[in-house]
Amino acid sequence: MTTAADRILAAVREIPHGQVASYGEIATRAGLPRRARLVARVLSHNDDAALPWHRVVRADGCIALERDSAAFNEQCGRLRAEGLTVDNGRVRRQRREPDLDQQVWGPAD
DNA sequence: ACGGTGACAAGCG
DNA sequence: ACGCTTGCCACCG
Repeated sequence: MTTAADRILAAVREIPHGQVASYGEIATRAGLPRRARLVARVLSHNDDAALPWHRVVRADGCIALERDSAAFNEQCGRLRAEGLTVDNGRVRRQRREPDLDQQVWGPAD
């Protein structure tokens, strides 16, 4: 039988290299909306070394682990190794184009 | 059963 | 962008 934990782990494994997902997103993708805290719990108990747990961050981009803890540093390192920018414990979000208006509305002639 | 806790999230000032 | 508050839900003593 597939347990909730199984589906959560599967969802985590589907996060592409070089990308991150929030606990809430993973919960939803696992068919468990509003179970972000369950995702956190599952990860904290996970033993699978192959699981890309480092790609899971909080909705605001912050790393959820305690600052300067071994796990925290491990996560930072792995994310940077995948090409992401981690600044002050937070993964930089995709910066929106400053001229987004132009892209959407066309040049302001 | 009940209250505290936690690798969370969204709304509001 | 930050800090607070509230909602959330599984676990544990």
